[in-house]
Amino acid sequence: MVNPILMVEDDKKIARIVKVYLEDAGYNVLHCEKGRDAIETASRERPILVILDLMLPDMSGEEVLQEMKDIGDFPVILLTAKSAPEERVAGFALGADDYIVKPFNPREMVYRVKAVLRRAQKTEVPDAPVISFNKGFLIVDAHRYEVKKKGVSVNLTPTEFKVFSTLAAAPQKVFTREDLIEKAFGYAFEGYDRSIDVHIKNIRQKIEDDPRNPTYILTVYKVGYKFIGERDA
Amino acid sequence: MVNPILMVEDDKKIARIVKVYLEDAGYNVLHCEKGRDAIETASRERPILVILDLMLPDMSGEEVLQEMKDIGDFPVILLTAKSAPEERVAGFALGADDYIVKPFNPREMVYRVKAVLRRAQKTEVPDAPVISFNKGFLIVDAHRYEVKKKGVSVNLTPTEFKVFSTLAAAPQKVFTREDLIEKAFGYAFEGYDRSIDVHIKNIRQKIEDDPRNPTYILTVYKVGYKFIGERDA
DNA sequence: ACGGCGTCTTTGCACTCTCTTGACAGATTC
DNA sequence: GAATCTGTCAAGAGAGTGCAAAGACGCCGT
Repeated sequence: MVNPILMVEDDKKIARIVKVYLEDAGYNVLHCEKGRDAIETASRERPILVILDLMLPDMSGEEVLQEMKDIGDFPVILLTAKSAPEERVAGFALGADDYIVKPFNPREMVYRVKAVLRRAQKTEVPDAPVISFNKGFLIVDAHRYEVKKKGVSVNLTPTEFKVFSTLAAAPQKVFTREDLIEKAFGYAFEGYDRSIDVHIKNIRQKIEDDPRNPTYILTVYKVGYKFIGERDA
Repeated sequence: MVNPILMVEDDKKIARIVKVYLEDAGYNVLHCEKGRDAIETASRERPILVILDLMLPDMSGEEVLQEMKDIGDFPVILLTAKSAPEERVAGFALGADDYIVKPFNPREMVYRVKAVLRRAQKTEVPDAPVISFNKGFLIVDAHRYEVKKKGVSVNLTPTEFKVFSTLAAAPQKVFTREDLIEKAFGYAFEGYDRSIDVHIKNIRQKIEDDPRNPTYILTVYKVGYKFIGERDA
């Protein structure tokens, strides 16, 4: 089961609407009406995202936001009736990821939720955006989202690219399937680790000279996979 | 010593406040009250950013903005009492990077200054105003706002040109839709990223030989777009 | 002020690409 | 040789993109 979205909102009407739309979009939604509640729930349920009303009965939204960031650094979308610019800036300064002013369009809200999640999940460009192996025989270029073999560009899918670049970032090191899932998909993945096998197979078919006898990506029986290559200076 | 921020503002009271806050934030601030002054100062001091009041005694803010862009393409934040949306759009169209309406919160201003500087730093700057690809087959001319294909001028709209020149400034590099929005419109854009798709489609129809099978602007699934081209010496 | 014009954004549908899954074959270990 | 693990394949569901048309908006000139 995917981790939920936590919505903190004391206005029941708004809460209901938000819930319906988010669930329609396939999310699991938890609802708290008070700040104290919300913080407890967040630390227990580890939501993938928090939607936070700034006007709560028991404590200020700013406080709640601060604590949220402390306990888990969840992505947070603020929800508020105030549209004053100082509010807006204060929210961003505290670390909010987005800001929605009431009244809002529910579909826009869903869109923003998706945008924030996409951003949060997006893997950072590694320190070395270009890694070269075996005297330029194989090149991994994060900026171009591209792998080149003997100078020829190999077309990897996003997931394949993430898996492969994870392996390549630490040659010889063995990664378990879980390691790879974590790095390539983030924590919220709910599938079987067998799908990693399939990705490995597909990568091999695109990169290995003889996919049945791989030389770049080796299987470590009962553990995982590792990438073999000598990194160029 | 870091280059200064140039503030162009005839209202002494506002100027003082802005100055105090920016210096508090660690910036070095120059102040001009007149447009003519400002242009001279800018060309001499090479500021890292210009804060420009649109209502000046000697010349229109639009003129000043235009000249600023000509002499150095400094990042510009407009400052104005007019809040009419058309003003806003006009300002952006002229190349402003952000827009603050008076009266404003000084802290918000500092926040925006930082944001614009952050963005300006990582912007791809085409080192040459004219970039030529594939042995002159395709030419991007930033000064004339013009693209030529096989010697024939292609009529791109302003937005299309910005999107395309952003892509062309870094061939092979993949830009997300958000990257493109940020670079082409500034972060104050509040639309959906799908409109980028439409611009890409329109650009392709004007530039590609076969828009259905693009060779210049390629889609990178789940990531964004990239421009393919070999830059001429 | 009015209305046509060009541009930009939105929207919905069709289409494409990707990921997952389950089944089975092959490989590896003990 | 049995049990477990891995490789492979193909199909279905889901998500992302291409596209066209309509709406929104400001920009003129009248």
